[in-house]
Parts: sequence; C-alpha cells; structure tokens
Amino acid sequence: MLDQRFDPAEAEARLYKAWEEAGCFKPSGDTSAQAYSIVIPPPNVTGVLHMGHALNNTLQDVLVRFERMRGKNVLWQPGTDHAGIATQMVVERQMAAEGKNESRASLGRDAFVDRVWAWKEESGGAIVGQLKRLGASCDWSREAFTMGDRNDPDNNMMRAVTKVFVELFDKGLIYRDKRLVNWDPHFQTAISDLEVDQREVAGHYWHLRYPLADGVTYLHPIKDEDGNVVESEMRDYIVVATSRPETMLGDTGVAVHPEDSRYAGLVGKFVELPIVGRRVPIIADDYADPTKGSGAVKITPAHDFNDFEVGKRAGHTPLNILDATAHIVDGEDADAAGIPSAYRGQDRFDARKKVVAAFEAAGLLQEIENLKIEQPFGDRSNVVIEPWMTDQWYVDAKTMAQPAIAAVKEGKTRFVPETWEKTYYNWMDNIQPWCISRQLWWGHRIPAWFADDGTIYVAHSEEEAQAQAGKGVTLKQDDDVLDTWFSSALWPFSTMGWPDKTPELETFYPTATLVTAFDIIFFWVARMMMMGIEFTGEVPFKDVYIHALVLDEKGQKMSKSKGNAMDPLELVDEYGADALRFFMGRMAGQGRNIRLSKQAVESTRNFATKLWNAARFAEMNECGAPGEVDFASVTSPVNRWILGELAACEAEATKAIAEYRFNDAAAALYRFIWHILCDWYLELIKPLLMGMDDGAKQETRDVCGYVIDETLKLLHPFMPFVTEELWERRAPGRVEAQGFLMHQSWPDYDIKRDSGADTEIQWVLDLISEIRSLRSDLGVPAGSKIPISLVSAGPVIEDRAIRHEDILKRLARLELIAVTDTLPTGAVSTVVGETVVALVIADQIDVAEARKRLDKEVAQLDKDIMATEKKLGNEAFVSKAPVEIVEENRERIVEWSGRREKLKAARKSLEGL
RNA sequence: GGGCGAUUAGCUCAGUGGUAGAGCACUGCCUUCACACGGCAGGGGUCGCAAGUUCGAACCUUGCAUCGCCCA
Repeated sequence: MLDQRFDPAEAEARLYKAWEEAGCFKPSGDTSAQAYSIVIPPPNVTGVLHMGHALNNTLQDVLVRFERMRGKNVLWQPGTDHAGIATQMVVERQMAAEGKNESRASLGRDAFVDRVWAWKEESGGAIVGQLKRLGASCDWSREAFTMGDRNDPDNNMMRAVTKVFVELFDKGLIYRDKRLVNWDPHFQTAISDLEVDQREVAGHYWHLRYPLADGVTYLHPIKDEDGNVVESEMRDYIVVATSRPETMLGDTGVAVHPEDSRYAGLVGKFVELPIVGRRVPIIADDYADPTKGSGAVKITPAHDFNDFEVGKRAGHTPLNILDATAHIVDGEDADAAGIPSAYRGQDRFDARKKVVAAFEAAGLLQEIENLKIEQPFGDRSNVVIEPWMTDQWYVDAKTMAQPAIAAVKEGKTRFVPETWEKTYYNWMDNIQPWCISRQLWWGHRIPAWFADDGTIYVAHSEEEAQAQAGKGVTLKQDDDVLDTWFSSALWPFSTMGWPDKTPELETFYPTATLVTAFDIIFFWVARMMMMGIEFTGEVPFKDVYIHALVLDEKGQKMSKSKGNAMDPLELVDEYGADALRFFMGRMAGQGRNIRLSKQAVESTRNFATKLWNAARFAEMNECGAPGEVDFASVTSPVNRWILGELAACEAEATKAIAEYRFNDAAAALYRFIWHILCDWYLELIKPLLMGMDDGAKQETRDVCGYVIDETLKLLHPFMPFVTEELWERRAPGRVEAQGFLMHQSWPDYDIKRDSGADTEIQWVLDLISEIRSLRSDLGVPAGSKIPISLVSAGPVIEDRAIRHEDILKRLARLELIAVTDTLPTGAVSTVVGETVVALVIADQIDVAEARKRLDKEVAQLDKDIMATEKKLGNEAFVSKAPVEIVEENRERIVEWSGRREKLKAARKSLEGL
C-alpha cells in the first residue's frame, strides 16, 4: 500500500543512484536513431548552485529526458569551466586565511598552480553534486573541464586551445597590440569589456580652470536662467569639467567643438597645465559636446577610451601616469609627464585629493558639482577599472563575426524566442577586438615565446618555437594566460574530443540545442559561434533557446550582496526536486523573467501529491498496470472519453516541448492530471469500480491503470522522481522486467476521439456542475439528497440519464432522477444543453433567492442576445466578416433564445411560491 | 544617447483580430470510503492612456505615460 504522500527526501537520492549505476544517462549508442545532444553551459568550478542554474538545467533535463524517451541517441555533455580570476581569487583567499604567510608570490608560479589544481580536485566542482540533486541526467562519465586533465599532459582540451591559438595566429586572426585595455588594479590583469560593470555612483564634476598660455584672453558669454546671453566676461583661462581630476597630470590637450563659437578663437592656442607646467594645445574635435558642462574637455589619451581616439586624431603621444596598481608613476614616465615628486607613487585617489587641493590653492577650482556618474568596476574585484595602455593579445572578432552573423541570417542557427536575434546582431555588428590575454597564473598559458630581440614565435610547443627561432636563440614563454572564455568558446567541440576525430564528434556535433540565459549571449554564445564555424566549418548548435532570469518575489535580481538569494537546494529539501522543476517548467515561458515565490513551489509540490494519490486510488481499486489497452475494444463512454483526453494531452505536451513552450506543456499536464483525471474521471468511475458488472469493472480497471501509467511517462521529463517511483511501486518488479520509466518510449497513441462518448460525458459533467452550482447558490445543505426531474427530455437524454444514474446521483447528491412531461410544482429549474432540469427543493430553499438567480441569468441572456442581434443587423458585418463567424453568431442567438425561453418558464413556475 | 522589452483579476503571468483565461490569494459550504499538500461552489478585470486602421481591437499602427533590462 502506498503511503499517503510521496517522500522526496527518501526517494530522490535512491532513484538517482539507481539510474546512474544502471548507466541510464549515457547515450543509447543506437546509431540508427537520430542523435540529440546538448552541451551544458559549464558552471564555474568555484560555483554553487543558484536559481539560474536550477532553471537552466531543469529545462535541459526536460529536453534530454523527452528526447531520450522519443528514442533518440541522446548525449547531455556536462562539465565545468576553470574560471581564471574567480578560482585564483578563491585560492589566494584561502592561503591568506590560513595565515601561514604564504601568498601567490611566495609560492611562485608552478607551486601556486599546483595548489589551485589541488583545490580543484578537493573542493572544486561542488556544483556537480548539486546538479545531481535536481535530477540532471547528464552523462557524468564524460564530465569535462576547460583546463583538461592535469594528469594527462596530452589531453585534448589543452591541445584544442593551443591548436586554435596557433592557427588563428597563423591566419592573422590573433595578433598582439598596444591599446587601452580595461585594467583591474586589484588583480593586475586586463579584463574584457564584458567583465566590466558600469555602475552609477554618487560622484563629482570638478570644474577646473586651465590658464591660457602666452597671455591669451577671450570674451566668455554669460547666460541667464533662460539661456539668453546677458553679458560677457574677459577670461584668461578655459574651464574643463572632469570626474577624475588626477588624470590632468597626463593631459595632452583641451578639446572644444569645431562649431562652438565661444571658443572659436582659442583653437590652436595653448593652455599651461597647472602642477606639471606643460603647454598643451586647444584643439577642435567633434567629441567635445558644447551643451555639456563648459563645452571644453580635457584630453588624457592614456587613461580614457574616448580621449585615446581624440588624441590619436590630433596626433598626441599618450602620457602614461599610472602603474599596474593604479598608483602615480615614478621614473621615466613621471619625468616625461613632468610630474612633481610629491605626486609620484601616490595612490590614484590620494593623488586626486592632492590635485584638487593644488587647484584650490591656486584659485583655479571654479566649482564642485555633485552628480551621479557612471563608473567602471571589475565584476570580480569590485575595484574601479583603469583604462591603461598595455601590450595584449587580441582576437580579430570583427572578421570572425561575419560568418557567425551569416549563420544566423541563413537560419543555420535559430534563436528561440526569435527576438534575441536582434541582441545577437546588435552586438556582433559592433563587436570590438577581443582582448584574450590575462595577467594571471591560473589558465591556459599562451603558446607564444619571446626572443631577446622581441621577436615572437607562436607554436604548439617550446620545441617547435625553438625550431622556428633556430638553435641558440634564448626563448622565454609569454607569462600570460588566456581568457577563460577562450576555452569556453571551444566547448561544444572540445568536449567531444576535438581536435581528434572522435566518434562523439562525428555523432553529436553540431549539437541540437543550447539552453542559456540572455546575459551570456555575448560572453559565450557569440564566441562559440565564431570558433565553431572557424574550426569545424559548422555551427555549434541548431537552436539557441534563451530562457528567463529568475528574480525574487519583488522582481529584483537575486544576488548575495542584496541578501535576497534563495537557495534552490533549500527548496529541494523542503518540497522535493520535482516540485522545483515543475515550477520552473510552468514559469519558463513567462516573459523575460520568473519571480520565484515559495508559495508557487509549494503548489507544484501539492500537484505531485495529487498525482501520488491518484495512483494510491488506483492501487486501492486494483487498477494495475495492464500494459497496452486496445482503444477499439473499449466500450464504456467514460473510458473512451478519458483515452481521448489522454491523447489530446499527449499531443499538446509533445508539441509544446518540441517547440520549447515548456510552460504550455506543463499547463497541459497540470490541467489533464488535476482537472480531468482526478476531478472527473476518478470520480466518474467509482460506481463502475464498485459495481456488479464485472466486464465493465475490468475494462475500467485496465483503462484507469493504463491512463495513470501513461501519465507517468508524460510527466516524467518534468517530474522524474515521483513518476519513476510510482512506475515501480504500481507494479513491483516492473523496472527489472521492462526497465526504468525514464527509458520507456514516449507515447504516440492510436486513439481517435470518440465524439459520441465525448458528447455524452460532457453532458454528464455539465449536468452535475449545473446542479451543484444551483444547490450551492440556493443554500441546499451539502449533505441533503434531493430529487430531480428531467422535463420532456426525449429518448436520447433519458437513455443517458439511465446509463449514468449512479454517477449523477453520487456526484450531484441526488435522491431520485425522474423523467416527467411537465415541470413539477415546488421545483427550481435550470437548463442544461436543451434539457430542463427541475430540482424539487422549493421546501428547502429561499425561493426569492431562486427567483433572483433566474432573473439575473435571463437579464444576462437578454443583453448578450441584443448585442449579437445588433451585430447581425449590421450590413457591413454580415457582408464582410467570414461566413463561419456570421454563422456562429446566428447559432448563438438560436441557442440563447431557446435557453432564455426555458429559463423564463422556470421563473414563471416560481411565481406562486 | 542607442537598442530591447513590459504594462490583462489582489499577486505572478497565459492569451496576438471574432462571446476576457490559468495558478496562487480571497469568500462560503464540506473532516463524502485517493488526496485538508483535499473537495464543491463563488466573487473579482471599461486588458496603462489617447488617436487611428477594421464589419469587429487586449491583440495591428502611431503617439504619450510609467517601469525594467542591455549597450555606450
């Protein structure tokens, strides 16, 4: 006997272990079947499961379980990525916490990297175990890591990265360049644009007066509040506004807009920079915005991306004033910029105070404006990022983007929903060179060697580089490593064994679907497209399904710092993995984000309980597992009806999952199981199961058992645990004999809806609903059994009533069903279909209430009929609307009018009471 | 500043030209032999605003308002 409820805590771990040990997650290997593959978006090896992962992996699991049941040869390829900065940070913090005075520097590169590997093997990848708790059916035997296998120096993940780097270099698609990069002074590495968070923070605009050189003066117009020039002022300075005054040490000029009449006379003149005493030119450049601030801007090419471009146009040599830790430079650079010794070696923020104080002391600080400014922060370090001039390696993303754009335009890769194409194009069309070098130790070391004379040799190995350079040339390998996303970009094919020609690559690449959130389109999707096309000649995936973000109840992004993050595993503990999964499925289609509330997860847990209890009911009534049921030989209308409903549910769910409409699939299953199977079918068959007709009883037991088993299959992709548990519990020994539920075939029914049975059952349902509604409205005590009469119903209806007498009596709480020619006295009646149903209850109820109810309904019909008549009276409607719409409206009038007449008669019969 | 999107019941959201829907919450009744993590019944929306197209608009077009996200 089944317990009253499913116990997820007990069953989930047991079932998962059984699946895994039986090798259920591996591809079937059936080469005659269609291959279906998904590569997991590799979570950081440092990561812990958050709600985004829970959603992302639930949807992938729904797809792979579905396709597996559909008979495809399915691979869900799992793994983690090495997360350069994040992992290095974790290990450095760990060393600091140990207090042994060890640091990255004291350990040295090799020992430190050893230490990171040791960390990875011990505590990295905790998220993998967490994915298992969700029920993720990845082929864990193939678990991959973007850094490959440390114990196998020849592993393909490493070779793939080297090969890609070398070949792109040879093609000129990777090159070395000195440009401004986003420099993280905390980690002392370059990071990509995408790793920079632009945050709005409270800041200031310092309005600085730069004295004009050579005794130049000009008339500056002064405006009143309405913007009218009221007077002019003779000035011997020009005002620039900046949020970063310390960078004035590296200014190479002041720019004004070429059409800004205020400064027209100053272009070509010079200012004398305070503090450093440098003469720099006033230039004309479109970049200066006359409507902002004073309209004049200082130009610091070495420390601002826009200024860099302006400086380049004006032919200025950038002056670097910061070192790698964002302190003011000393030595040669400082001499070149004329920086006084008091400023040298100062932290950037201390230098700022000093600069401002110096301007103030000299009477050159015009104004400090408080306002919100956009400031760049490192997404890992949370320190202010510095634009900084360095030598770095770049990928020519612009060139590589072209075939990646074309592939989507040509439909080789499809975004679902399609609207995300725009985001993809938008970014691809404006793509910047991709800085791929990082000044870190944890990552793929760049396969480039420098000779003493600065010549660079890029090669697969040191030997190869040496061979290129010739004997006797001293080579030193580049210290830097590659951006983690460089190796992630190869994920769809590197995990399949590339660059080796493996059977997996042959079978499973290109992958079928990538499931991810939109915030990673730039980081990852675009780069996989570029690399996949370049190195395999094929797109890495046919479909990219972009799902929502998971937000908290208030619609806020969840984050640790906000403290609003919910731990998916806590929800799994409380409600079971199935509940969380089905919740995710139900919500997956809804807009761009999902608001998570415990209450909603609880309701899906209740749904699992409902299913469990339906199975419990089946067990108590000996509805076993009959295997197949032959629809043609099923005779009872209620059984023919439920089989039709089952087939309809299957068709809807199948289509919806195949089209990534997870929410529609979930809704169809929810509706069928709760509101059709449980609310109606199980109630309707109770009289049959308890009745004396052995033939009907056996048929009903078979159909009920069959429908429940089929339901388990349909629900399995969403709720794998409770369904798998019931599969065995409903027929002990079944797993051994027939295999796990997860390996059963997805239903494909040979069932045609029986419209006769459907009409008949629908009539029964309508009659019961109508009687219940009337009873409830009129306050008939729930327990009281009442007599009813079907008035002049005709032979068909009478037959139905007789056939379903037991059901009607039970579900509508009836004492007697009579068939009469006239409306009985003392009755309250209503209309079901075309039949007048009289409830002989006048003595039990408030007749005035009954009259009111009828009046209300008649009034509503009057209104509807009038509106429809008006519509049909409109010549334009009748002539222009489609025939079937016009016809539909005509039929409505007939139906409503008939109903109205009967209700009026019923109302009349209540007059005298 | 550029782009994307949202606005429908108290809440979360489906619905994309033909009589406004679901889940949750709410109200009343029911401890009926699968399930109170339940059953039955019910209340609740001029579909953000305005104009237009159309026989007909929640849905298409334009404008406005509010909110959100991405990019600069």
